[in-house]
Amino acid sequence: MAGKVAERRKVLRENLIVIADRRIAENGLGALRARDLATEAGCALGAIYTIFDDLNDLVLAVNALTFQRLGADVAASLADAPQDATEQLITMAQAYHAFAASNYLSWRALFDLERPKGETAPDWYLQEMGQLFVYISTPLATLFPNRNADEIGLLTRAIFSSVHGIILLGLDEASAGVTKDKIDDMIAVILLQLVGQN
Amino acid sequence: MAGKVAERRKVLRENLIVIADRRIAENGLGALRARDLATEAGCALGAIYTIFDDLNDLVLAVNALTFQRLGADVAASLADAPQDATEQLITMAQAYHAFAASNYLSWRALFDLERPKGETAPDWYLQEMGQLFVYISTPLATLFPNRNADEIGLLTRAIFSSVHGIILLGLDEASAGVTKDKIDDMIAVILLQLVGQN
DNA sequence: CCTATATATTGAACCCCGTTCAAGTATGAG
DNA sequence: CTCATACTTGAACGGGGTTCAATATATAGG
Repeated sequence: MAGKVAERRKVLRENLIVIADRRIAENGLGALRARDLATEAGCALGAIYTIFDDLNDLVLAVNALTFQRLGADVAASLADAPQDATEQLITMAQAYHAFAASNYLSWRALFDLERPKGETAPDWYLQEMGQLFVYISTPLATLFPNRNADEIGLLTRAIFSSVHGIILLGLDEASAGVTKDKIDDMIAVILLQLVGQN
Repeated sequence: MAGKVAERRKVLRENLIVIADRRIAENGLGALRARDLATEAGCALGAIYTIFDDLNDLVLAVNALTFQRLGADVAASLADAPQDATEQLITMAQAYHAFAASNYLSWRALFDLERPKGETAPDWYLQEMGQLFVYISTPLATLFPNRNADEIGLLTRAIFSSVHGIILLGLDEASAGVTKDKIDDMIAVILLQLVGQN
């Protein structure tokens, strides 16, 4: 019966990720507590550290899940989007907005998790990011057939960052009177100006 | 001799703000420690709490300073900028970028400080923000004379958020190979597309 | 100037939290 | 079944924000 230990560890690992995921979604990254996790998972406090290096490492696993969901949502929005490249960009950006709004705390955790200084983002993060960039650069390439790959790359990053900024500040000061509709409006205005009259 | 106490408290208050400001600039918000502050200020640990509600409250005072400096830099950049409205927008955005880059940790503290949930941003924050918005909306109004105040307001916020997003993500993953020049390029590309061919 | 009362300051102690590691327990090969 | 190895446990450690009883200082009245 080889693997009794490995089996238990695998189950516990999944469990901890699911629990941390829910707790972050409900109360935010800042409210995540090792002791709460251990209690809810029915494991010892130290058990967490036999599976993850530290809480950051666990949050990283949760963030991977969140990022996958985000990517899936954006991809899904493309599925029933119009063929028009500009419309596709707007549809994706608003799908990004919708995801950020209804998974706000999980979405924040993607960016609020502080990396140990000097350490670069993990591989899967860059890959998921790259996938999002492909979704953006594809319609851009058809909109701007004369621009070379570098220019498209720069524009892709600039557009992603812009949409991200609009959503980040818009959702952050939700109190300050920026409604979801206004955020969608800003996204549309920016994208239309950027690529609409190509 | 009325005011001996008040005088001491005022001096200590200024002192603490200056010290916290420097420590944040050097090591970041996350490394700020009440005990370090007390030691460096030569005051008792508890003295901090006779002047500020908590460390957050002190950081808020530091952030007010940072925001003023930021506003001053942006205003100064306008002083020797060309008359052309589009150029003015680009100049200001790049001044914002320059400030964020050379005061990175202080600038991050402006946004990383978590507000007690449900609490809205303090007044001075909204006012400084409003001032930045005026700098942006003024050239926009000349560029788009046909748009009404609401539309200009939305565009102002959208543009600020976009530039903010480009700088935030650009500086965040400095490791991932986004140079300052590329950030300035993205800012210019976005702004030119947005308003350049008005 | 002196005393008494009110006010301000102090820093040891409290509580919370992430992480560790010595002691205890389970595993599986022989 | 036995034993060495590997795994698990949770009390304890260190560090950090905040509090508050004790102490010291300031002020008002005599």
